[in-house]
Amino acid sequence: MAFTYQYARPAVTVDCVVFGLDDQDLKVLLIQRDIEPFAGRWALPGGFVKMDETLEESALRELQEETGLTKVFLEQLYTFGNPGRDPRERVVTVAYYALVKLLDHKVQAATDAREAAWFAVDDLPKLCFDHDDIVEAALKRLQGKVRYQPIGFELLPPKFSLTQLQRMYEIILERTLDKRNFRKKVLSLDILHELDEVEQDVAHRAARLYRFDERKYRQLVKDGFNFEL
Amino acid sequence: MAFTYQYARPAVTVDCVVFGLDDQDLKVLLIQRDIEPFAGRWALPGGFVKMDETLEESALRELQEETGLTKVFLEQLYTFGNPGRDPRERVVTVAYYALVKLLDHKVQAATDAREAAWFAVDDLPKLCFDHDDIVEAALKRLQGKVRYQPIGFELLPPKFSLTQLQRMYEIILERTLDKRNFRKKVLSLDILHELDEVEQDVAHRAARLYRFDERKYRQLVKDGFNFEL
DNA sequence: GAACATGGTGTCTGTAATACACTATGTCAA
DNA sequence: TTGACATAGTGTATTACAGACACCATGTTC
Repeated sequence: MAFTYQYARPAVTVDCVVFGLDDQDLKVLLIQRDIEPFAGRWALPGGFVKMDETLEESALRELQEETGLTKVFLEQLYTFGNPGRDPRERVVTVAYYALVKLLDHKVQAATDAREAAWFAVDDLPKLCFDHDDIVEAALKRLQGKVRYQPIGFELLPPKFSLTQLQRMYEIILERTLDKRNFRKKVLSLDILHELDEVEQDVAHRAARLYRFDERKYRQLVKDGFNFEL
Repeated sequence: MAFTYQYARPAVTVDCVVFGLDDQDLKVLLIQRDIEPFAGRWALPGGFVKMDETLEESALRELQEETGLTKVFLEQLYTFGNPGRDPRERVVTVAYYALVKLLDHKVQAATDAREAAWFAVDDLPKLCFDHDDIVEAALKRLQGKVRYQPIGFELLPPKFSLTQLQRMYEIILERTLDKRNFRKKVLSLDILHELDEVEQDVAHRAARLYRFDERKYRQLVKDGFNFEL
């Protein structure tokens, strides 16, 4: 079907910066473009917004189609719309960032023949369009937000040790934290539930496991509690 | 000129939440719509993005056209794009918020015959479209941001007293602050320049005036200083 | 059973946040 | 001129939180 408008309109797309975590690095999921412009180059997953879906639904659908991911944490980041950011035509893109539990998704299904792969954030290839700027903005947002909201749990498996949790913060914030002070602080927030389980298959004393207690968290937020980490 | 596209596209607009401050209240600048839908109702200033301007340029242009405002502090807020938010057709709007020194602009020029007026944020009329949601998001952003970045100065005249400054924070944050603690804190940040001037025409002891020292502020930011207020 | 690797724990010190009340200075009106 | 007023301006004491810091515990492996 074809539509006619009185004035030219920008295209509207969504793009997603998908963050994942492994033992070493914070990673971003990229897909390899199969069409011009920039065929063969790496880009953020994303695509055109359909007329009957919300922006967030668009982002979730594109993620599903291009990377196989579902049920991720997703939040709007910023909208990039400079003329010229796409060499073909005016494209306004609403950028989102997503957090996934990396282990759940170790093998990425490239469902529509496009290659998808994880890259460490501090070792990214040069990306298409202004996607470098988008990743940079997403990283800053993540670093800022993780300090006052417990969104980092979205990057960890449901059960985790305090050492894993600390490592996550160290990787995201790019600095080391003191083990005792970290544990004191995070336990005092009272948003973790201590499990009767320990790590399995480790070549040393096994660490106790915890899970994030979203109910406790919501209760404390309601009570006006402050969450700086 | 007319263009034909293969697929339907949303329209792209910008909308602005313009904040101003008087002695009593935080205010928002609204314009009265002169066309359907919602003719006669109040709405945020805004309009269609042109193909050759950035999103921010669009916002500044619309502000100029509809309210006469220029040289305001402007920052992107969030993008609202739910299908159905405009009853006519799909419209994706990139919302901005702006801060203006109210006294400079007491009389609003309604340059294109549309009425423009200031409303206290806690006494707004019901707005068109989803503009209520946009104002709410803008207010939350302002309340959050003002605590760790000195953007509040954009709401005050260039020369102000510490009492005015405190009042501004109290109005935005909707709580009272202790005078001595506030002064201690704000002076210790070392981002104010004390002037050799005092208030004029007041019926009591005149307060010393200060101005915000942007150079000092930038220097401290570079040095990694932390600004919680 | 010894070497190892990581888990887990408490105290002290400095700094920042908060609570709190009176004197100083200028205007205005009688 | 002076007294009432309105707001400006100032310091201390207490409490809470952040950060520095080192050793013993526990399980695995050879």
